[in-house]
Amino acid sequence: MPRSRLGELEEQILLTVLRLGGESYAVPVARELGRLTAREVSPATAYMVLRRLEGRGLLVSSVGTPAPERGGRPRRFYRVVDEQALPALRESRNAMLALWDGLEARLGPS
Amino acid sequence: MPRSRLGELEEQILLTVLRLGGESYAVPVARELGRLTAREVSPATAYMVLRRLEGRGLLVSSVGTPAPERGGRPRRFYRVVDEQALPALRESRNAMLALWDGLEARLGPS
DNA sequence: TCAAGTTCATAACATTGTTATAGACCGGGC
DNA sequence: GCCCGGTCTATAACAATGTTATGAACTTGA
Repeated sequence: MPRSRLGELEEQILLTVLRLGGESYAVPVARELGRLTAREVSPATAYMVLRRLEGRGLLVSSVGTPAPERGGRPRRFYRVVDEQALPALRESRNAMLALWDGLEARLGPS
Repeated sequence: MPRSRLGELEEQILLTVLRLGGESYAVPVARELGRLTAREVSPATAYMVLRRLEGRGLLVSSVGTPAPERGGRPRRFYRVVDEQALPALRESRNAMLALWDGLEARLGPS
């Protein structure tokens, strides 16, 4: 049984889907996450997490147009379910802000 | 072999140790983390994470005074190793800020 | 219809997070 | 001294999350 809270990567991927909007499928999600965080994420990893988030109702997916202009297997697009995902994100963010509050200065520059 | 990055709870516990300073052992770390985040964390959980972080060199520990004024087994106190822990925290924080940047408004109030 | 490129999909595995349980240690009454 | 209850450490088993390896589905274009 999954937790109710979000894992670290789950949160990051959820935020990336929010950011990418209509272009959210495994490949660009992995790329954008890597770009923003300097963390290497393979498309397979992104795919797995997207799937699990959908299983919990935080995302829904739909397959792309059946006859796209390019080669390759049809894409599976994801979008966030606001009612489920936003409260979870809010909670993560609040916890984070509370934990960091007053400690930023101890990190030194950058 | 552990990852180089921090897990979610590892980051949170590291921040809590920073916050508590000299009074950081399993019991108050769990309590303070629970207080700040509304997340229930048992002393056993905090203890495990503290231990793993020490194993990676992000924390060091020492046992309390052998004859304290109170009952109970001697406490094991932890403190952060700046050279190891601060860069990891900085990286986590930067990733987080980058991922959230521009998205705060979409969460709605609170 | 075949080769090549793109993406999904599954399954096995590694790491992290959590709980259950027990035992070490200490002070205080008696 | 010896039990009692409380505090905290410690271990080990387990559950959830994160990651990689591998392969096959699907499409285009020659």
